[in-house]
Amino acid sequence: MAGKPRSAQQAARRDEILKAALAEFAAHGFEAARLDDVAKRAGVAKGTLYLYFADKTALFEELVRTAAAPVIERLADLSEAPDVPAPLLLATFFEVFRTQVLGTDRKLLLRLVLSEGPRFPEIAAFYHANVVSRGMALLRKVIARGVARGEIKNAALEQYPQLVMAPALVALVWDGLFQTLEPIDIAEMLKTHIDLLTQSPTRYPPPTDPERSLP
Amino acid sequence: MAGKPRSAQQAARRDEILKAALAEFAAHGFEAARLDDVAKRAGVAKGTLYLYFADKTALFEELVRTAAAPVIERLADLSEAPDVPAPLLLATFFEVFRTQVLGTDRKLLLRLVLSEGPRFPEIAAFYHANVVSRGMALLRKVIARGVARGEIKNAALEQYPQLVMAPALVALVWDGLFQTLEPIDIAEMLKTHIDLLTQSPTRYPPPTDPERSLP
Amino acid sequence: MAGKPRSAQQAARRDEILKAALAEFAAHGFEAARLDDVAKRAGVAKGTLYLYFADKTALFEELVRTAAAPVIERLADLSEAPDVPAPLLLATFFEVFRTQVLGTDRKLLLRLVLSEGPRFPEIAAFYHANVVSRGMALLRKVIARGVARGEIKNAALEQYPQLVMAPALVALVWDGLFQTLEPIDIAEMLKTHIDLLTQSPTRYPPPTDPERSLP
Amino acid sequence: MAGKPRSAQQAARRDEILKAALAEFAAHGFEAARLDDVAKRAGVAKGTLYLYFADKTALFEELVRTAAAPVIERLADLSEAPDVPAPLLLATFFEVFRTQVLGTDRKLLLRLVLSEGPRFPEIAAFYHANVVSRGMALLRKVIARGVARGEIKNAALEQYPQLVMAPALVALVWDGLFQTLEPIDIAEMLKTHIDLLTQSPTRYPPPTDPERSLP
DNA sequence: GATGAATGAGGATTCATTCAT
DNA sequence: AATGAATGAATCCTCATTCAT
Repeated sequence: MAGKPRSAQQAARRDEILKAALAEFAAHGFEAARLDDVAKRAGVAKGTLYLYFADKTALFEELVRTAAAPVIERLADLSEAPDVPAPLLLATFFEVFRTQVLGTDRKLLLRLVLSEGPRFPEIAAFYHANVVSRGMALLRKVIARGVARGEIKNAALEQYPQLVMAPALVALVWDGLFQTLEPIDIAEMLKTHIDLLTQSPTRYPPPTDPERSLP
Repeated sequence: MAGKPRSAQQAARRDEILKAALAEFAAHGFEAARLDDVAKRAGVAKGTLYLYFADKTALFEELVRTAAAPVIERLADLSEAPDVPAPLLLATFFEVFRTQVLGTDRKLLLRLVLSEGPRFPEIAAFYHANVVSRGMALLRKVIARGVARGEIKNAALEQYPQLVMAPALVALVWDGLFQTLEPIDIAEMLKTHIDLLTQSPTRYPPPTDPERSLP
Repeated sequence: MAGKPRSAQQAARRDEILKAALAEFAAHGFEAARLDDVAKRAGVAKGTLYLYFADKTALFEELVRTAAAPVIERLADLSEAPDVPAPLLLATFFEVFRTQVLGTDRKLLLRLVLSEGPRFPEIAAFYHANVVSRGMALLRKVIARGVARGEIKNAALEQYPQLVMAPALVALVWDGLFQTLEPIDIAEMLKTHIDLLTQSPTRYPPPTDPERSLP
Repeated sequence: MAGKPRSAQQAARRDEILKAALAEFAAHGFEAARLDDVAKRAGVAKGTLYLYFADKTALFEELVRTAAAPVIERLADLSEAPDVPAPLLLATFFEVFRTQVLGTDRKLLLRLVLSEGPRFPEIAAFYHANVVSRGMALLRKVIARGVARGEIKNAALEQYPQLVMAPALVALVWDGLFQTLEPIDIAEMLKTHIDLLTQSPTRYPPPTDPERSLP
């Protein structure tokens, strides 16, 4: 069961199922999601799911495994560019996060990891190994370079790259829980965060900022 | 059903049930948690649950409502002290968070809100109104005071108090997902964050810190 | 348990419970009726029911036993009057049935016997012995007298007094099932029935009845 | 759910379930009947019931709806024959009732309608519209014809066709409640009833019937 | 491979009955 | 005697999984 797809058609069907599963798992959580609905959404029969995935858990774990890598790859590529100033690099990072994660179904995936991770140690481990670890390593390099160039003042950040990513997590969570109750401008928040990291003069509110008027 | 407890014994039993429910809901999530287990853990019969709570959902919502306020109250009290420097106040805030939330079952509650909130709009709304809103307002005051005193350089933080709390969220999530895979020193991370907020000279790593070796 | 009432107060309470039980059993049937509701309606605690009746079944059987006798007694008394013509006696019977049964809660009791009797052989037997048997015997006497006097032509009726009571059963059932959908004038129907039994000239429709206009 | 059966096998299974449901509902009433027993009796798994019927109530209502029409159709057909004398037609009606209802499971169905009807207004309405209304209309026609031909003397019967059917109801009820305690000859009772309706000379008891010995 | 009908274990909820107060 | 909180067996219904077609 769940062997490698033999044909393009099968691969497409597999993707269709994974897409449907993401939607259902995201909407209801692992337990409450019904395979019946996944099948319906994917346009296949219930039994067909079991031709592609061993069981509900396998489908879920597969799902989480699937969509993880691409973004990290992209960030890794970005950080390869040697001469980009750290603030710009970080801004690019967050922009990728905003558009490629928050702006897509990938945010659902991340939330699933947050919600169900504690009950799926394998998933947490997989995410740590493939996403978090690599992401943190990447950030460490960027921070180190920024510190070396004086773009980032606080060298301790290298020990806690989590502090760099923290507002992204806030954005993810806020968007899911409170965005309808109290919308926040996530792009602006992330910009402010970069200013903080780089100790740039406060950009906001621009007109009345006394430090900015200094020579 | 679920009327106010008439006697001390009933109040105690109600608490026992809520405690058991927190444990089970936290361990398995709302859907997967079985009321049978809640009853067993609380040391009551299954039917007894229904004397105190209308149904599983009511139990869950009650649970979440219950333990929210105290911490915020405490933080509010703390922030009343007028002459405390912002960095110290923030340090105290985080310390309270570390010991009163991360160090207790309250962290389970917070994680439940994160996980199940999207499926329980009432809970998200309740948390926003009673915890998040008030917490953010509190932080705004602290930040404003810090900015006024020059303790906090970036005035834009007042717009995004979420940036102040972000590492606490990271701590909560990391603790639940990755702490066994890659432990981090949360206290130290939060200190670094305060340094960042206050743009204090980097304190870490102490031995090799060049700024610190200055006379 | 369920001993004879010791005091007037207890007897009153017992009656209160029986009255409440009748209402609930009639409204929901034996199985679906909840003792909780019976207790509430009777204004006593749930446990109190068990001081007066052994269990739900005993309460039900007691209930049915209770209110049976009086009406039959009354009919028996009526039929004692020696010189009343059969048609008049029957009319009186049906009138008693209409006012003392259909017009009171006793109709609920009868319907309960109809509905639940098949599941409660004791009740069916009790009703047969105490109500039906006696009622049929009574009717036989009335019919016999009517036949002897020429008031009733069909002597075979004596074999089937059920035929005399049949429209009363129809009235009971119709009233419960279809009265709101298609009301019928039960008094008039019963009058027509007596005409039939006594082969009286058709009384309806009165104005156009040729036999009636005869001198 | 509960869509039309796609195959003969499904239709058979559906019928099997309905048959089992009738037996269980008749034996215990709607509330007390257990779907577990229905499934066992039908030889299917509990879950299978829900593939054919939405829930217990739907199963019950479907059941009642199912077996209603055929008998009425038959009676309607019978009454089409134009030259049959009313007494014979009525005799045929009752014979159909005796053999097709009292002699089959349909009597269980009718008793269910009597017992549960008050709690299922839809069912009462359905029965009124599809069985009772049509049956009464049919009878009215038969009575009218009989009156026109002088076979039935009492024209008022046309107003109360219920009086014609009343003994059938008695038969149904007596059979369920008292037949073991005091058996009655239902066929004979119904014959006597027809005599009454048609005011035929009393046929019973034959030897001593004075009217019969007239030349 | 694909289907979807069938299965039956599992879980939320109800309610007759008990019993400590 | 009276109470009503507590109990837990009983029952409806769901849904992951299987398997005959």
